[in-house]
Amino acid sequence: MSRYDAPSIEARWQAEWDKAGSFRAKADPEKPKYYVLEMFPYPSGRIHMGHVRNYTMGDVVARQKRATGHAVLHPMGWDAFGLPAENAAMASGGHPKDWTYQNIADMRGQMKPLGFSIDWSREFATCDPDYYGQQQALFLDMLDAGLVTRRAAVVNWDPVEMTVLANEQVVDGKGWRSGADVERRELTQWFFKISDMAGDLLDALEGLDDWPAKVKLMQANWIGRSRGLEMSFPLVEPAEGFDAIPVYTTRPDTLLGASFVAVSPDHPLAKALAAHRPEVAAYCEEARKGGTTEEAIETAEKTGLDTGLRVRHPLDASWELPVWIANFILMDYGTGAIFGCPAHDQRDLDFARKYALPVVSTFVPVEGEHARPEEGADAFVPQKTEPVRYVKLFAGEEEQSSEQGVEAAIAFAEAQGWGKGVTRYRLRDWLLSRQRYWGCPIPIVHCAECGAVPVPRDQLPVRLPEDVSFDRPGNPLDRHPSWSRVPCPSCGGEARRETDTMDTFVDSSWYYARFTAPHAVTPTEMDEAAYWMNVDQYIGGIEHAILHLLYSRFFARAMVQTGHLPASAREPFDALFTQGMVTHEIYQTRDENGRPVYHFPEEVEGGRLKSSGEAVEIVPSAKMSKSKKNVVDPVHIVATYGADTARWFVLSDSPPERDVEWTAAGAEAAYKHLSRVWRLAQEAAEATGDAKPDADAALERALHKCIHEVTQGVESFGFNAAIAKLYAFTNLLAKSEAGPEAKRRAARVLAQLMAPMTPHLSEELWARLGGEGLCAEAAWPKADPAMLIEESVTLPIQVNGKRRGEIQVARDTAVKEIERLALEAVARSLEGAAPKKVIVVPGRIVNVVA
RNA sequence: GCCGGUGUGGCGGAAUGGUAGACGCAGCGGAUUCAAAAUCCGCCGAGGCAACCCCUCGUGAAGGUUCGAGUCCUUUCACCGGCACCA
Repeated sequence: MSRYDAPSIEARWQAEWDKAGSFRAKADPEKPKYYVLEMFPYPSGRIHMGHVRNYTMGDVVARQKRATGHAVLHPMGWDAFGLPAENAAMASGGHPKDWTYQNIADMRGQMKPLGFSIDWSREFATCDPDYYGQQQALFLDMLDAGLVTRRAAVVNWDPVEMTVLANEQVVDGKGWRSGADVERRELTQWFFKISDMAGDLLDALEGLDDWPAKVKLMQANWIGRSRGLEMSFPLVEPAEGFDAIPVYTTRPDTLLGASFVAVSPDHPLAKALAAHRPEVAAYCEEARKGGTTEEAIETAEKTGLDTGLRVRHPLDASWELPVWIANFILMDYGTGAIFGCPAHDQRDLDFARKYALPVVSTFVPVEGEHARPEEGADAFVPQKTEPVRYVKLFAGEEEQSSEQGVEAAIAFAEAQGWGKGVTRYRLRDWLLSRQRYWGCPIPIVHCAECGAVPVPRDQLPVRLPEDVSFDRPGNPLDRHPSWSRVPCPSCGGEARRETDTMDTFVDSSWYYARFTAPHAVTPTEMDEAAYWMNVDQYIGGIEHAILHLLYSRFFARAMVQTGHLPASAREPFDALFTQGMVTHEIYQTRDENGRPVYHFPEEVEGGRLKSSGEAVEIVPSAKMSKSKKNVVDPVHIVATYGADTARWFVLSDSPPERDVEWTAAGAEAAYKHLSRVWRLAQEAAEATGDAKPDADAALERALHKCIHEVTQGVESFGFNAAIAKLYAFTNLLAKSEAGPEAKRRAARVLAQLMAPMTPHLSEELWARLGGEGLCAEAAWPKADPAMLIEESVTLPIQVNGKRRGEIQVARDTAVKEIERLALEAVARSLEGAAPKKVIVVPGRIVNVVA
């Protein structure tokens, strides 16, 4: 009997599939189409187990859909622009382009041995001029359609390097290289007007039935529709050309609890004051320190400066409130100004306590006492639907929910004419400008006479210049001696190219559409897009739940609007699956200063370093990362056990939406199991003898059950459950007394059911067990429903919810009879007492209430 | 800080509101072997009991709803993801 020799069979079948063109996506009007897509990788240079898991899941879906008669599109590409290439260029002097294309070649080479059923003829990288040129065309179409705008936005500014920093380059409020305090600084930049579509992007979530509820909830919260009041606080003394401060509030019902008005340090009033009042300028400068992230702003200590200005309360002209500048007010949200009601907002309360501002409750609980914020308790913020008693009331009922109070207050303000109810969104416009080299150039020329002029379409793509240097911080495009100097396309005068490039999220917001016609001379081809879109199944990490998916939904809408996608594709992803990470435990020792020193798994054996025998500390599993060295190289695993083992293992141990822990023992076990299947199949192939009717029938029954369960598991993303069933059936086959023909059939179907996960092994066994043609092209087996019906069932009998016995009954036993048998079975537990009630759940359980 | 998620044996995990621990790993016992590897068979949550009968406890913690809760609700703790320039 031959041994299971993964490397040789894997290479051979990959060549066979290639030769047969099995995975070429071919539009076929006779078949339903199926587009399965995994989020494409960033070309870091090495694939990791997370990639293996992600692409294996997609491959299982692709292979099973092919087997069930679909025309399948399963492409692969590279999300190839981005910061790491520039960082690499700075660190080692190469060029981002060379680094990126070399990484792509390396990763493709590591990926192909895994045997994914990908149509490689559609491969592209987002840094290909073919791709980003089409992206520039899309940008210009979106500009024409009014979906693009230009205005000031805040960036992280490193005052030492004189450069813009990415959020990840800001560490504890300081630049990662210079260590200087980062400032928030304004630049004029390009935006996509995604906020115009906020309402639609929110409402359309409801139609995404095959998206995880948690992702839809995260997106809904991110978009953040709110109903509120826009109103103004008149200044007692007009100042800096302002006679009032407009604010937006979602809690107008608490207006009688207002104790101050606060504006953002970036508010026009704050800027005007700063121009001639040094203490204001100093405060605003201080308040602008730190990064731009919401997290940095929210967790920074709340500070403020009393401007000395006073505003009048709109409900009582004699009531004056102070105007503060506060660091936690965002200029991007609402009007950049708020009124503070400390009794009903914890942040306002902290601020009021710090600066000794009044705290006045406007409502209290209907029943009982809530500790009073006035007397040192926390702010009272009940659920919006919970009724409360208003003690300071100006609109609506004394007893009403906050929700009702807000509506009443809006109606009251509108009737009196000092305010207006508005619906606002938290979602901001999408800032797409990046002051970086390795991205898609924004196809605009700036002319002193004509302003921002689009590059004519026949001059696209605007290519990145290759003669750039990375020896200094900042954007090489900006300091390139000639690249940006061009004549104005409009007047022919001297002009300057836009030197900003696009956010890399733009690249990944339409690649799924490009895969339908990857070589087209327009962004898409309508026929191809109409055939293949939408993506039937999209698979990727939960970390993309908000930004990437929201931007893609926006882009699909924009592409419909600009005629690049059919209207049916405005929601591009029919079904979404978010898979978990691959984790591994961490091995560390300590250096003389007690700092951890990490070690790769292959350097450790039996809890000790192979080299020195020193014991290692084992830190619980975390996401595989190079810095912690808790990584397992898929290339190494494939070389040791074969691709099928790696694929089988990443699917077997955890539900796909959860993290899976890679363990050496688990990988070994997966390999042993595949070897066992190999042996059993060989035994079946070589078996001789007579049929054994009873055992044959029993095996056939079990096989149909297995087909049913595995199909269901694969189609519902229960890959680990499907694999558990395959284990169970393998155990059963091993013990079966069935005759040779029945065993051969069982082994052949088993191989086929495993094929989505272990395609090479399955292909080899298929051939050896007499399967016709390629297993990869064979029709998926069907379970006979008649074979799935059990004739008798075991019913557990509970007494007061605790299991006390069980009975065997025929499938169609009458309820009365089941009751009688159940009481008989648990008579001892009842100790003669008469049951109060008997609950029979047919086919499941009986509960006797004593 | 805000938004979302997760928590079950020694370990990974299974379980339409219906027998908690499927399946796998590790462990233990046995078969095979000159011996080992490989393979095959059996046991395997904790505690109690003469007993593989049975009883008690047990799904991060505390309460609640229900005939019945790992599953639903409230509170709470820990960890993970996101927070708009990492991708």
